[in-house]
Amino acid sequence: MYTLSEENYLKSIYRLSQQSNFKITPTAIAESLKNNPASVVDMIRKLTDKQLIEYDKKKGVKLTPVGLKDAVLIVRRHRLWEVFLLEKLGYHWDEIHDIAEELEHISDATLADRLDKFLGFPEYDPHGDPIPKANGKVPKPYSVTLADLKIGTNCRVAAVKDTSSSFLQYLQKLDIGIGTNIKLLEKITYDNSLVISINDKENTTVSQKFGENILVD
Amino acid sequence: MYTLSEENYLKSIYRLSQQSNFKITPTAIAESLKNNPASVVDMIRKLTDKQLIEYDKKKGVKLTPVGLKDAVLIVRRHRLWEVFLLEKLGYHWDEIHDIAEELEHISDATLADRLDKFLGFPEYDPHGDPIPKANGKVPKPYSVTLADLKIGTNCRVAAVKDTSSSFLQYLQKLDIGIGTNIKLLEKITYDNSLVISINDKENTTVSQKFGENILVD
DNA sequence: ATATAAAATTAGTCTTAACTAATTTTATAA
DNA sequence: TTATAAAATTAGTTAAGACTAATTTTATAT
Repeated sequence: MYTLSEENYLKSIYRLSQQSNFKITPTAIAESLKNNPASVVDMIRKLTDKQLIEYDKKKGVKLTPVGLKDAVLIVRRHRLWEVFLLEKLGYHWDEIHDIAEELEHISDATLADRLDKFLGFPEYDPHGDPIPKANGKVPKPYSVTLADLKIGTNCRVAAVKDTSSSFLQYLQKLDIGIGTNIKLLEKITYDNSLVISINDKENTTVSQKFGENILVD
Repeated sequence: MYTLSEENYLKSIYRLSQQSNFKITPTAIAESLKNNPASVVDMIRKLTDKQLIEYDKKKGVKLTPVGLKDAVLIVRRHRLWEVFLLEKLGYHWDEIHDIAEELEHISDATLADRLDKFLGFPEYDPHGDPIPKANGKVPKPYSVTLADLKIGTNCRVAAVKDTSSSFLQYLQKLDIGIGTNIKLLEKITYDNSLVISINDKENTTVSQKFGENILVD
């Protein structure tokens, strides 16, 4: 149906549209795919011809209903495979993204739905991101970060915003994963550092940036 | 490591070398990949440069030790994914080949071994073909066909030689799968047709060609 | 042994999706 | 408002891997 490149562009445009309300420019897409902007301009033309996106210099790139539907299905496949890799094959949090990046392009019509069933219809992937349903509906993403909480609040780690391996490895070191219990004990006024207690253990201090990348429940 | 095309050529050459002792010619490879012989000549040059194969006009194409090792690993991945698709996702016999054809190219270093473990280290795939071990050793393939048996012999279906979907669908219709019990009752002298009893049920007559494509245990 | 058919090879083309370099358009700041 | 910087675009190139058409080599049959 789609080439590998086309799918990667659709997914990238979808992700950019979810991440913020900024207009989606060729440069932004180029950065997210680590491509040259000139290449992006070519692909914008191709995807526009195929009626998967619309491009207006003023408004930037937008997915059409068809493009959106298919982008969502690619993301669905990606996130389902992440669950599989972690839960069934025993990979760690920071290893699964790149493999899912390949698996998401397997094109069989019923594969995603069968995998979904096999995994027990999970709602969120191991990074806490919502897994779109077969009908295209997307469960509500988490939005409150650790840094948003009031002093003294207890919470459960639900997701992470940053999925870089340096961040994920840091989390591993701190023994923080999805479901970990965290209590916010103090905010340092000077630089907004956060003093937290992880699973009721000894106190740890983390940066504001860190706190803003942890989504909680 | 390898491109998709390179992997497909390696696998195709390996399969041809297993299927018979005929010399492996550009034309044979072209047929097996449904490619043009001219394209095959190009790729033979490329794989020769990379020291994955050797090509001698007299002797045909041969895998080098390195080429063989990697071809076997690709086949290993293919067959493991076939087991997964059938056993875990509930696909039918005739649906899994094409999907495994895509999955086999996923390149993570530990994926095959983890999948192998997850599946319980199966020795044969759903078509009865041996699944190469992580060290490259290949379990002994089945070699006796239904047509080789003496009248009155009981056997168990272990594998199929023909994996075309028309054959697999015919098997499905006859209710024959891996493990099915078959008793050879009679050989029709006229055209070598075989009269068999499937799982001790009513008698069925099948062609010689059919019998030669069923491997038994 | 030689004509003919089949197989292998070469030469050149095409498509996809990247790239660089040059140019044009748009945005920003003095 | 105009100079400058940034972004977008165009034009042309490249690499992989397929193709066709033409040619050469090898095999087969009379």
